Amino acid sequence: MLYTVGEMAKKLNVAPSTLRYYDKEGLLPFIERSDGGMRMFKDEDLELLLIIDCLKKTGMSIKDIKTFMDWAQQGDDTINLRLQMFQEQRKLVEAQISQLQDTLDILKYKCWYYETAKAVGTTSIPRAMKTEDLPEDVRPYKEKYDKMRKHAK
Amino acid sequence: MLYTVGEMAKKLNVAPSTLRYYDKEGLLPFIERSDGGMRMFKDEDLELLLIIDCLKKTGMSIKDIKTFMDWAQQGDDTINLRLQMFQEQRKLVEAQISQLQDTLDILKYKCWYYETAKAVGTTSIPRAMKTEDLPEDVRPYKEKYDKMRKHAK
DNA sequence: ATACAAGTTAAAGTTAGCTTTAAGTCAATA
DNA sequence: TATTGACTTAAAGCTAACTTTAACTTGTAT
Repeated sequence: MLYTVGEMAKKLNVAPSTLRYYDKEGLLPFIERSDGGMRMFKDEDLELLLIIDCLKKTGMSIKDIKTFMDWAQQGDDTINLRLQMFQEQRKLVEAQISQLQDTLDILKYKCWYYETAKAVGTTSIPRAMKTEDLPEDVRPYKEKYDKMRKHAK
Repeated sequence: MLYTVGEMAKKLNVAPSTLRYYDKEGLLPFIERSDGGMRMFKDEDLELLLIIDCLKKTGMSIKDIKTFMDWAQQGDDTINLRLQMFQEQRKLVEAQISQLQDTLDILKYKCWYYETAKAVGTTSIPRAMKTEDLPEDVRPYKEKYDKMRKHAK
């Protein structure tokens, strides 16, 4: 089964111009062309397009994704390079998650802060509250918040 | 205690030009100026700058952060608006984390895939392996990967 | 055979979030 | 008081990742 750029774009939920852009940047060394010059995507190409999508979600640049696609094209000689790239990217994503979790805790504190402010009509009440007087469940968030401020001092 | 733009920038580990840019964009309605026109950051301003940093880490745009800073400047009348903004942002960050966790699982599968390929010298072995023949701990990652591919069909 | 939607390219445009530049001012130290 | 490093502004420049435009071609449906 073969697909045009528009059909494949629909499958991936991206604009056709995006796939053309990726191709221009060398991310799609595997696509073939019809006699008339039109891109012909194969079923198996979907696999690699999904890997591109996955790497993009990790924040990898187009340029680095191209490097990977070139390696994949070269075959088994580049297995170790590809392994290293995935291991590195995995570490990066783990760090991103950890960073977001910290941020989330600050947001949780701020939600409590404004909920309390809303209940009493002023931010001065939650602002003045000491860590030991906070509800048990928000205390760790407040501690993280304090840590962040202390760090910037 | 008062700080110049350079001193405050150092505390926050950003370039002075970044703070000037934020000021120009209206993110810092609280900073005062010396007679000579120089920005004078107060100790309490650090708090708000850290909030800007936090909101940035959630992916919030400069424009939306400005909206929040304006609300904060207006005082207690905007408590509910600010609460809603933090609640929404919290949901967004939770979704981001969940998305990254899915991506991480794919990466974990790929790490196993290339480790196995490395051991045997070819990707054809891990590629051909059926889900039920995988090590128990990678099976869920493979299942997620299959799901993703099925979804794009 | 013809119409026409969807494909092709190169090149220009867009957006966000800064950074750099240029020309000039402020303020702390010798 | 003179120097000097850090400040000020407006405006231009930068980068990534696309998107849009314009002029043209392909391939399918009638």
